[in-house]
Amino acid sequence: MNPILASDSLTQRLADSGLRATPQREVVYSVLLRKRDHPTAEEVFARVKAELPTISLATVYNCLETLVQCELVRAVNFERSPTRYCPNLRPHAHFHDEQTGRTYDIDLPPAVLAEVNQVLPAGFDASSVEITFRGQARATS
Amino acid sequence: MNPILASDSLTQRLADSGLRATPQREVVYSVLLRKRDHPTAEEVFARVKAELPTISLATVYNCLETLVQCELVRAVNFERSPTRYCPNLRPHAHFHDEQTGRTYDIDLPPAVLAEVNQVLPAGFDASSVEITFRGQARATS
DNA sequence: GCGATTATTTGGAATTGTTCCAATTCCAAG
DNA sequence: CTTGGAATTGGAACAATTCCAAATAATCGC
Ligand SMILES: [Mn+2]
Ligand SMILES: [Mn+2]
Ligand SMILES: [Zn+2]
Ligand SMILES: [Zn+2]
Repeated sequence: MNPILASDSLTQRLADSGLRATPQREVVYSVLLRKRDHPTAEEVFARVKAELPTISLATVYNCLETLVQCELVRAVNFERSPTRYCPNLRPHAHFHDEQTGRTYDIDLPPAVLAEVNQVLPAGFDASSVEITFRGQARATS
Repeated sequence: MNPILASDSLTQRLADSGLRATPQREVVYSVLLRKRDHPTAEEVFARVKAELPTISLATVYNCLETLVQCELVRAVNFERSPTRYCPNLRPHAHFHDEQTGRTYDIDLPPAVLAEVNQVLPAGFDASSVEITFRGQARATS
């Protein structure tokens, strides 16, 4: 919410990775924070253009990749549709509404996450889990 | 395992959808059953060619799509890498080994599946869940 | 069985999302 | 200021998949 804090944490995370806080990276990130509807790279591109009309699609891809590397943003995939980007850092699953195409964040309680990890037999060392629902969501918001 | 049974269930499922049991569909399906290593369409294509040297890649894609529609096969996606195909019909998660690229089936007990579905707030009606692990697997087989 | 109708396969072109690349442009340090 | 590396840019290239129109094959009514 707070743009100063957001921008600070961005600058910090980038610095931690030895990267610079460029206007392109800042605007791409702020666009993701502003409207958390899991936009595609093309959608991010369109939104960023409003502020930086000369930015290129390649740069948007670069910035998104950078933000994912810095773990400020998650890349979300449904089947083979374009990758979507999510700045929600809490552990959460995704719900993909087949009718509307909308994507919802579903908070994952630690207990559930723990139980899911229990299904792994000995010898499987998971660094991450992804949980994705597909179905229909009743409009709430 | 049993080719007669497999072929019968294939013929049955196809008939249920008003589709024919063609040699291409049969061989594509048998190739998936024979080596359950989650091959890509290209890999299936290569394996099927041994039996049907004149089959086309488009037909392999068509057959795989048909088998997925008939619910005899699951399409499995990791990030944006090529779709993989899995004839295991039991409820299971996938474990993607980042080093080797191999994909493992992880059986999902009904209790875990139930608990995972519990995380959905009212208004979310899921028709399917996908659980995907990424990490490192110690070689067992 | 025979021709008509429909389903399926085929090869190649097209599409889509993404990555690559070489040429600038930008910056920060000396 | 210079200068070397970092970042951006536009366009070409790429990979996976889908589309398409023509050829083949199976099925149906007779
Ligand atoms: Mn959809
Ligand atoms: Mn991998
Ligand atoms: Zn999310
Ligand atoms: Zn599987």
